[in-house]
This record gives sequence, structure tokens and C-alpha cells, in this order.
Amino acid sequence: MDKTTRTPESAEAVRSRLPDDDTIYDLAALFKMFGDPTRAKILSCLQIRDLYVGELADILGMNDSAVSHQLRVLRGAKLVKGTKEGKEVRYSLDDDHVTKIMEYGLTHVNEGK
Amino acid sequence: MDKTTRTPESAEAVRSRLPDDDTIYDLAALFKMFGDPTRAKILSCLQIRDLYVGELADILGMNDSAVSHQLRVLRGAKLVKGTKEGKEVRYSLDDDHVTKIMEYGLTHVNEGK
DNA sequence: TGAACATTTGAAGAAGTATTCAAATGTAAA
DNA sequence: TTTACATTTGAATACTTCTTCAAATGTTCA
Repeated sequence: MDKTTRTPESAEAVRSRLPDDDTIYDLAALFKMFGDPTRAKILSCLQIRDLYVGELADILGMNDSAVSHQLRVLRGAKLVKGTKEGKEVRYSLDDDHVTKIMEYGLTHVNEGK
Repeated sequence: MDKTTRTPESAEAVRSRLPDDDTIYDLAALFKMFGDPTRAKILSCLQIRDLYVGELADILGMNDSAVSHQLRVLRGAKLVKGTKEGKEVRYSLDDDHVTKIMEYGLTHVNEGK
């Protein structure tokens, strides 16, 4: 459909009630973190307890490098933080919302059965 | 780190408390739907009211085809449904959780300021 | 029936992303 | 200081995914 064919006022009424673009963008960026199975699993693990990179790699059955790359992404999103302990780095959740958001998603997923 | 170097029992203890792989995969697939700005915006719009494809395209400033492609993805995830009305198709949310999940995400995003 | 409109579909291109490998960095212990 | 270990980094590759364009489908109305 062409952009000016149908009731532009009506569309504007909806547009005016939307969160602004930056907010939507941030929201999508947040959910994207949970939208990859590896990251979702990492976040699940860290809800159980803090873990070192090597432990995570062991649990996920992936090599350390792959895990480290994803941890960097999650760190960038401020969802996890890493603390150096000797030559290891202990990772933990850095955000109160992570657990609740995942719980809510899990509830949804489990209902679909 | 090598996979068998560190306390494998401990890793196993964590692994045993994780959701199974299928669940994690479904969870990630769900969040992935919210993880794209276009889809997030579509879902935001449909919380305000039901909309036709052309209206959505108008609001988003995208062509109808792009919107239709994303609507198909969202339909596949059972997050929206389309109902034919004459030559138009009215789209609406098809899932109670959508609004709550997005609200929760928005709360998180807005706190980070 | 034919013309106009709304939506969907498929193919194509561009951009983004996850994983792997090899090498680099940093720390601890011998 | 050398060696071993844990993690990070960068480059390369394979794989998705988003958007666009053109064409197809289906519907209404003249």
C-alpha cells in the first residue's frame, strides 16, 4: 500500500503513543542478548552461581574462546561482569532484571506445551 | 582451558540444574522476536491497537513487503495473528505475554538512564 | 470482465553474527 | 626466568537475517 493512501492522521495517532526510536532500539538490543542460545545458556548458568570462563566452556561444551567472545558481548550490554581472581576471571550477573526476564520467558515457553 | 582440567563434578552440578536444551532454544527463539527493532516496533504498535499491514508500513516508514516479511516471522512465533477483512489483513497480538515481556524490558531500559 | 488496490512471495544483495583457530596477554608457580 | 595455565584478541569463514524490488495472488467495485 502506498504511504499516503490511507488515513494518515490515524497512523500518526498510533505513532505518537509509541516509545521513541532510541528506546525501541535499546529495547531490541537488550532482548537480542537473550536471543542467542549460547548467551541464553550462559545467563542461565550464572543464575545458578558465579562461574569461571573455563567452567562455562566446560558446561556448554564449547571452547574457551567462543565463550569469551560471548561474555564480551554480554559485558558490553552490562548484563554480566567479570572479576579477576588470580589468573582466572569469575563471571557473575550484573543486572537484577536478567533473572526475572528469563523467568518470564521460561513461563511463556513452558505454557506452550 | 581444557575441558577436563577443572572439577568436572562441579560443572555437572550446574549443568543438571539448567533447563534442557530444547527449552533454552525455544526461549532464545522467543526473545529473538523482540530482538529486532522493526519487530519490536511492530509489537509496540499492536499493543496500541490492531492495524492493517499498510498502516504498519506507514507508521514504520517501511515498504509493505518488508513489514509483511516480518509479520510472517512473528506469525510463525505465534506472537501475532492476521485476520482477513476484505482485501486487507488486520493484525493483532496473539499472545498475552507479549505486552508484559515488553513492559518489563522497557522498565529495564528506562532505568538505565 | 477488467481495473485498482492490499498483501504476500521469491530472489538477490548487503550487512551482521557465531564459531573456530592461532597467536597474544597476563598471572602464578617452579 | 622459564614454564604452565586461563583468558582474551584478531582474522577468517560459514551462516543468518534484513531489506528491497519485481512479480504473483487475491479481493472489491465499476
